[in-house]
Amino acid sequence: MMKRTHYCGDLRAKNIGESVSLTGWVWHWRDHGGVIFIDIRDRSGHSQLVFDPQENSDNHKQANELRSEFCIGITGKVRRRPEGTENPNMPTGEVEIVVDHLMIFSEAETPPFPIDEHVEVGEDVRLKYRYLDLRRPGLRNAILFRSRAAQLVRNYFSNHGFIEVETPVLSKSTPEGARDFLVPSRISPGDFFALPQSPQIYKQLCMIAGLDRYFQIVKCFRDEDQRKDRQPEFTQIDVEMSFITPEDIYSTMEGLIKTLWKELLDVEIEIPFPRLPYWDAMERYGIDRPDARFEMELRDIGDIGAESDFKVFRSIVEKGGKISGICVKGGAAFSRKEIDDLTSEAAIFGAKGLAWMKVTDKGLESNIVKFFAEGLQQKLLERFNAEAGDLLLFVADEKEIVYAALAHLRVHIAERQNLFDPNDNKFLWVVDFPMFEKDDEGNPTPLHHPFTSPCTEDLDLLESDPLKIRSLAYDMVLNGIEIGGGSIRIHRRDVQSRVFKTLGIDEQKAQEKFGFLLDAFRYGAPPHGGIAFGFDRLIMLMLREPNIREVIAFPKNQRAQAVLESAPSRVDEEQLRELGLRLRL
RNA sequence: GGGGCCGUAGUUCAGUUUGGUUAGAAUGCCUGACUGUCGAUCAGGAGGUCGCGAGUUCGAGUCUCGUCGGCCCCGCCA
Repeated sequence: MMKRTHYCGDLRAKNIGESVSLTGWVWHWRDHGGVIFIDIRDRSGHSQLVFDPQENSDNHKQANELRSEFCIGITGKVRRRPEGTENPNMPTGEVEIVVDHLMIFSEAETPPFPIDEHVEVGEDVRLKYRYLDLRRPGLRNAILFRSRAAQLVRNYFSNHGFIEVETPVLSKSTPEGARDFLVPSRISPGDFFALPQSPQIYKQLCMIAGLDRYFQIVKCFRDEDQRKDRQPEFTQIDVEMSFITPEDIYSTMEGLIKTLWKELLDVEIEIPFPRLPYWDAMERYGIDRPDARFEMELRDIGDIGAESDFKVFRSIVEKGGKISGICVKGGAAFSRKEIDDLTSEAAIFGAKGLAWMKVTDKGLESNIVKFFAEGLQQKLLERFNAEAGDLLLFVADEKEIVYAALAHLRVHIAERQNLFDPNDNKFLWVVDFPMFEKDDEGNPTPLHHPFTSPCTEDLDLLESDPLKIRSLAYDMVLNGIEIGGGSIRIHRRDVQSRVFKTLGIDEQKAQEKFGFLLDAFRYGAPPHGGIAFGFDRLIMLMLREPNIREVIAFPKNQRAQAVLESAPSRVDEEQLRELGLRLRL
């Protein structure tokens, strides 16, 4: 076996005169009839090989046979490139290797797409030939970056007294939350493991076990539909600590973020991050993960709408709905079609209409202005600090629709108007989440998860008015994307039982599903809490990649399929029989 | 479950609005030339089930319906 002495991207002027061996793949080759140049590439980069017929005609002949992506090894001498032929665009551009021995490990068929940056290739093809896509510098660098990030995470937590614990992948299906991936048991026919949606209960058990500080970089599984930042299996940085308050979580995780950005991107992140109560976030941004890189905040105008003669607004207010709006600076220049497009955007989130008023030198103008008395018009202008040239946009509907539609419009318009620097990093914590929200039947369902601790002072509302309770939950948000979330957990059996009861999980079901956790609470559970970060998402944001698949070596496609190996797939009848399963399709 | 955009050479795309001769370009691939290139250059060549199926028509890449596939979004994702 020919062993390398250097990686292809590592040779520099200081290596001149050395005899070296390189292994890698044929990248570009340039045949000048006489001299042949070949770029040899590995994961570190590439170097230029020179085959000169006058120096070694056998080699030169052999080099003629080389084609794209042949896997080769060479030995040769590093020399300085002739004056004027240096390539300042590549790190190894000062030197070249005069080859005196060439070995072809494997020939290669012409790849289905060029192993090059400047060619956009359809993602289905890239996924099918992922091993070739990983040879391309873009994806390769993302994977190397991800590896360095994981290393930094491990170092950071190890240095802060955390221990890494591996938790089971074959686990128990639990109600609530996302759909589980199920794994049938051969030894217990008819029974199923579930793959963990997160190691939530295990890490709490680690705290009860007295491990005090736990972390893990761990795969989690959720059988839900895909998005550009969602995969059926994804990686979390999972953290749990005992005897702490939320402040300990905030400072620990801010420290991690600061370290990652500094070490990997050489960017200084200001800490601590601002904190934003949940209802402030909803009122000002319409969403619990605001993009704070720009203003254009929402303003409630329910009071003004109620006083107006605009029937739509009045009836919404009477029905207990909400009216809010945003002020688009310079938006008065929007054409009728542009406003129609915005209406369509709002409709995606259920808004049945989009009311608008243009602000001109002469005051407000639109087909609905006439329904607003002079005084009300003045109030509107003041509420939005509007000035001539602006555009006011209003949505009146159920609260959830108003928030969702305006939150979307706000970001949509800001992107169109280039209102923010895409390279900006606006971190913040969203805090004071409600403990519960209403589900479709109007029953309380956890906003976070059922182990989240209520605010101590709200505890008495658990039975009387659960929807009013705030929880000790927190999310970290970057540029409008949630990158992590967690909470202080319930550590008392009686409180946990009361929460289950509020959720409509009776004693028997609670015992069946979470009995092992409730039992553990009997034996001296420490106060504890934690957080989990989406690792893939974090890397995606750090690298400014447009989707999560660009930072995962072997991702699933939009339909949650592994294109490369064609999974999921049918299995043998024999395998099913052994598991006591029969297909019913 | 629903909505949007897309599907043409190995790859990336044009052509579809307004149906009309043999479906083009770039790049890659093959052959040849070339001793300093680095996304080499020059000359020549091969390469197509216009996703698939049905329909309208004298005639369909282009129009209609269906279907399959890709991405994005809503729902969903404690």
